Amino acid sequence: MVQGIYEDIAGTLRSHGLQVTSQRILIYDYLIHTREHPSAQQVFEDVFESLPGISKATVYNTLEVLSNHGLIQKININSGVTRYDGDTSVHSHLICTHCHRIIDYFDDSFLGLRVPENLWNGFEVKRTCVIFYGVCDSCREELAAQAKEKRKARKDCVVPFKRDLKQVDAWLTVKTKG
Amino acid sequence: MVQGIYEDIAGTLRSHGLQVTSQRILIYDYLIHTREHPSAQQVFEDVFESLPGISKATVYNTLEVLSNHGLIQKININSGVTRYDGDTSVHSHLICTHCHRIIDYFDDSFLGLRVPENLWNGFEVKRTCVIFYGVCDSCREELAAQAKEKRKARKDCVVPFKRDLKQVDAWLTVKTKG
DNA sequence: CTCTAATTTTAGAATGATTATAAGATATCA
DNA sequence: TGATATCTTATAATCATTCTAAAATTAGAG
Ligand SMILES: [Mn+2]
Ligand SMILES: [Mn+2]
Ligand SMILES: [Zn+2]
Ligand SMILES: [Zn+2]
Repeated sequence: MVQGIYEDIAGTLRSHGLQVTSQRILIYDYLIHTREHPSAQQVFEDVFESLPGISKATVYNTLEVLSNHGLIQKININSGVTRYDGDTSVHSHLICTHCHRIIDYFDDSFLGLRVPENLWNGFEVKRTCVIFYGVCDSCREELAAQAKEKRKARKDCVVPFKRDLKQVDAWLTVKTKG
Repeated sequence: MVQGIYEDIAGTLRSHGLQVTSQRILIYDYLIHTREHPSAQQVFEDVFESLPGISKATVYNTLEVLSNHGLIQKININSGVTRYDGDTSVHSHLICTHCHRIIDYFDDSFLGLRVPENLWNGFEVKRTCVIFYGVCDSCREELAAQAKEKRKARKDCVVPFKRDLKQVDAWLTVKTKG
């Protein structure tokens, strides 16, 4: 039961030749289940709750490793901070230029049209990125309600963020012995 | 200071309620005529040739002002530095993930498909951004050459292909002790 | 043209996200 | 269980960008 939660994540890490650590499990798990497209700082703060003492350097290292292995993706917006997305499926983003919220946008109708050709003037397209910049619902109505809205959005997440480190350790121990 | 060639630029600046300065004219003129999608640093270096003594702060200030008035556009790529484009017409970009070159891409066929709807779940789309990440012509050749070198190096290896298991064991032992 | 107020430029300092470093801790595998 | 490669951590370093306040310049009125 305890080990079941992280079975998939550990397997994924191993299949990519990565060592399994509690830090990596918690960060990857967090990114998979949040819809917030958090920054490194946000990842650090939220994972810190489950694993006090985790270093910000580890967060950056892990995000880089996961990104390089295609397990998560980076998102760059006009704000100077990189955001991270645990959802690597093909989808677009609506980005609010005011509050910098990033909303997932799935639209089958133009998925097939996104890569016009695979080779253009010698340029080989590997990945197509569609971003819709604009103003989100709450920002348009009232700018003052920003912080409150953000907190609410986080609360609405289907999966609780906080994880018990003991569960991870127990699982790791069982895994090691077995 | 303001000559005939820059009347258009000066007029544009004035029409946006901006004061006309040699710094603004030169920066805007530079951005309009280059296709390089330069960074602030590149703008600074190139404009410095025409106007020695210009400050980097002025470059940043001016780029911000021009951008806020829609006279130029910012481009964010996965590299930590903002790039600037004096062409504000609707077009997409091919971005080389290796050398960070940005190439203009005009394709009428999907222009109409880029904004699916103007309002989605309360989100008001203001601008759509399509970016094709990949590898440019010269970089692909370079990478191919590197791969070839690697293959060649492996081929040129003096160690015989077939190994004696005893030799390997001996080598490993020495390696371990040393 | 001259004067004045508002705006802009400037050098340098400050900020803040990210990366580099090197020592200590941990995971992996036989 | 022990050897070794890998990972984590605290801290320092980097570097693009923003801030600051004084000096210079612009625009407009007289
Ligand atoms: Mn997403
Ligand atoms: Mn362009
Ligand atoms: Zn918003
Ligand atoms: Zn390239």
